[in-house]
Amino acid sequence: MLSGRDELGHRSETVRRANLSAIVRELHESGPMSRSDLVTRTGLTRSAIRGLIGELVAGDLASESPAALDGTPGRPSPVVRPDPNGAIVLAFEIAVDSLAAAAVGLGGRPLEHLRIDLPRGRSSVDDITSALAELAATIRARLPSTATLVGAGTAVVGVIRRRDGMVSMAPNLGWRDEPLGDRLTTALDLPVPIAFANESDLAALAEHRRGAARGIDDVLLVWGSVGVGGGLIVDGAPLTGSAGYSGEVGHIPVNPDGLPCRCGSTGCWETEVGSSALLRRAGRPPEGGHEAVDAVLAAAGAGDPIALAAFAETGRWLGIGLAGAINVLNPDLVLLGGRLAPSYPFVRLTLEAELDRRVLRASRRLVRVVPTSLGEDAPLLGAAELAFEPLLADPAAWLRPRHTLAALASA
Amino acid sequence: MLSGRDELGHRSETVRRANLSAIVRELHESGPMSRSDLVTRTGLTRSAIRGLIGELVAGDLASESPAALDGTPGRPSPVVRPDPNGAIVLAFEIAVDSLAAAAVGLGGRPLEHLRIDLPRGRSSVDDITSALAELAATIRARLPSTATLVGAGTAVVGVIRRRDGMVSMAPNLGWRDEPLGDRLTTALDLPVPIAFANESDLAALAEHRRGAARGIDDVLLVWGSVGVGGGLIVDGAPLTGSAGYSGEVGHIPVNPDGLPCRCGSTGCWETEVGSSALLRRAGRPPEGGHEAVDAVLAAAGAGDPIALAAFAETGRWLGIGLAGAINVLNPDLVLLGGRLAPSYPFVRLTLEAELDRRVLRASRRLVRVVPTSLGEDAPLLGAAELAFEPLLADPAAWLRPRHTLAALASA
DNA sequence: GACATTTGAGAAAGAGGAACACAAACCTTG
DNA sequence: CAAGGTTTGTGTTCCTCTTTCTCAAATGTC
Repeated sequence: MLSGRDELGHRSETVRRANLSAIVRELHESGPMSRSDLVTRTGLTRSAIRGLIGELVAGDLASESPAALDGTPGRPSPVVRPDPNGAIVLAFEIAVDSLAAAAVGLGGRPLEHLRIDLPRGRSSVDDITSALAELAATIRARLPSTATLVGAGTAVVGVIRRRDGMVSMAPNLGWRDEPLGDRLTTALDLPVPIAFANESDLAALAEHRRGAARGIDDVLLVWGSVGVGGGLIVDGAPLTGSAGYSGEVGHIPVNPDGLPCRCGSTGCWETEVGSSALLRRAGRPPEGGHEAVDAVLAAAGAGDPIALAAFAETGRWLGIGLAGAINVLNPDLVLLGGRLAPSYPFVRLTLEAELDRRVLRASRRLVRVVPTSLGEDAPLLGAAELAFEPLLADPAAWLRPRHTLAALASA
Repeated sequence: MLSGRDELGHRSETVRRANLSAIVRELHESGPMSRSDLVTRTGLTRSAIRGLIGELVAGDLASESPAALDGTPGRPSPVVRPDPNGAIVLAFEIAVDSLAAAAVGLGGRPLEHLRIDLPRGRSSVDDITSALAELAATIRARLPSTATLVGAGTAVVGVIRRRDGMVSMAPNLGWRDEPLGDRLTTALDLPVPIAFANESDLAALAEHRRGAARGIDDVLLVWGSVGVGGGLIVDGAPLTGSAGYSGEVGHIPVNPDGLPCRCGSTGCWETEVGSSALLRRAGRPPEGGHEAVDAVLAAAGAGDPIALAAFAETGRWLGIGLAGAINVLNPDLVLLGGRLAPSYPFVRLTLEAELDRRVLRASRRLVRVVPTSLGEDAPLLGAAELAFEPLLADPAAWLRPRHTLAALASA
């Protein structure tokens, strides 16, 4: 903020920054590849690639190994691989009924991974930050001493301001206007900044980078846990909105005369497609938690007509809400994640039928609806991807001594 | 497409392109300014600015004039102004009951402007393209011979594919799967490509560049004519979705027990906030057209309780639908345009009340709802802005002889 | 084993902005 | 009205970074 740089004017240095960024991104997202692959993918010349790779290798962000011979003529090109120890991030997740932490190396490989149960209901911010601090300490102790920490990211089941991790609302945790960001930053005391975002947003990011939405640039992910959240990828980048509160699809009004919602409104989508609605329709206590949902899933799998009908009705409402979002966003792909992923086979028919009725033909022809592919860890992996973002955007800043003029000026 | 350039690798040429683009954009969007203003806004050095401006002046995209003395010490800096004749676009609009065409110069000033009435109801694509061709011919004849045409854009009241102007659905015109793009390109026979987009999307673009949303990077515009359309600005850029079908807020399902919609679904937002709904609630024939809406507006202005109640109910439904969109998008600003702009004072209270109930507190605190400021011509002006986009993105391509290798290769 | 093919290596060239020194044009001050 | 301070245009040199070009190395094919 104090730098005052307008970012409008470009110079030679900008070029180098952009090219290094392109290479590191390519390696991080697509994995090891030969130098000549990088030449074709970036459009740069062999000489330019050589210089840039040399810099990355010297800075421990990449390493080169002899080519794997593939039987084609010509001199073999050495394989460049992202160095998982050269740049590591810590990822955290505050979910409905668990906490998780992981260390992820450049290239996206999880190096360490821990998850602990969280008692359902209200937990104080201090309880959670100290539990996360313990997880972080355990994980850091297991990392090799050569590992270089370059960032940290946190996924939170709630409405959170990305800038500073202020939680506006997290009904599952009983939070309202809690300064999670400040507290966690203090409790973890890391040498790098911590980034924050909503769990659904980060699940979308992870699925876009490494899951079912890979290579697809316009994606809507719907994440069902107790409530229903959403994450958006638009033109290949996460849509955050003005402050990071975007994607709250759970609170689209779909039934103005519907049931009261935890947010204070009535007839939110969440009240029709959340787990309570499913349990209610299946004739079970709506507060059953995810074990109860699993039971309904099992019953549906066994052909139980009441369970199947409950899913069918949920699918109908899923379709109604999705139709609105699809008409507004025109995505290529809709992903159903969290508790909705295993429900997919049972909601599919009624969901698609509502889309056929309610989505404009032009958009309907383009959009597919499928379950996610990364499972329950998607938000955690997304938090890691979020944490990598500054490095990917400007690797040059990590290749120079950390005490640059810019660093001193901003301190 | 055929160029095969990855756009990933940067080079010195990229820097120049980006810097020229920054300058031309700044001039186009903010109007004439001194060279030293450009220095501070772009962060480039005086030397660099001088060279770039020189190139723009030589290419007739800008001109320099003596400084306006403002009483401050120091050598006065010459004023650089975009040259309205150096780069002109043609803009077209196919609206509900009129056709319009305009010529707009770099800097955004309309040089010529024509609008003709269109008989309500079905019109063939050929009727409309030939009418537009006549308008275009008239306007081109009035332009100075030095004017250089650099693009053309068309706003259409319907669901249209941006890539090629294929109209999927335009109920107001009675169109379905009509190849407007091909026909108009043939009929106009312009030396530049024609861009296409939905009228609401372009109204949003225009309001963002030159209207009430200037400088605000996350905007949702709702445009009411017969139906209801929407346009989105996200992170300062138009959100188009995968094919350009985004922003169809009129077809968000809001009322499960609602009326049938022209799109084939039921309970779409449009059925509750479109002009038919207003007229119905005001006890008038729903097919009255915009004269009838104006009559209700006048009645409300005079204090007629039935008209006021009709607007209040419309406002309530406006709030319900907007709440969903705001929760999903987290915009800073919502603009009400088209027929909704004059309704604003009469819908405001009930609309805001629904937002208070239904929008998550975090987003609610950030968002404001106001009417548009450019009036009925917003889509037309947006079409001009759309047409300018290629020039603004890469002015260098217009400064060199048109028959570059790239142009030959793509031909 | 000769030859085509692909790629790495290294030096020279080219493009473009930054840095610096200086001159020009304005203001203020006595 | 002249001197001095301030801001900005001008022109030259320098620096950064990529491309271009040439040659050598490593592989497959005949």
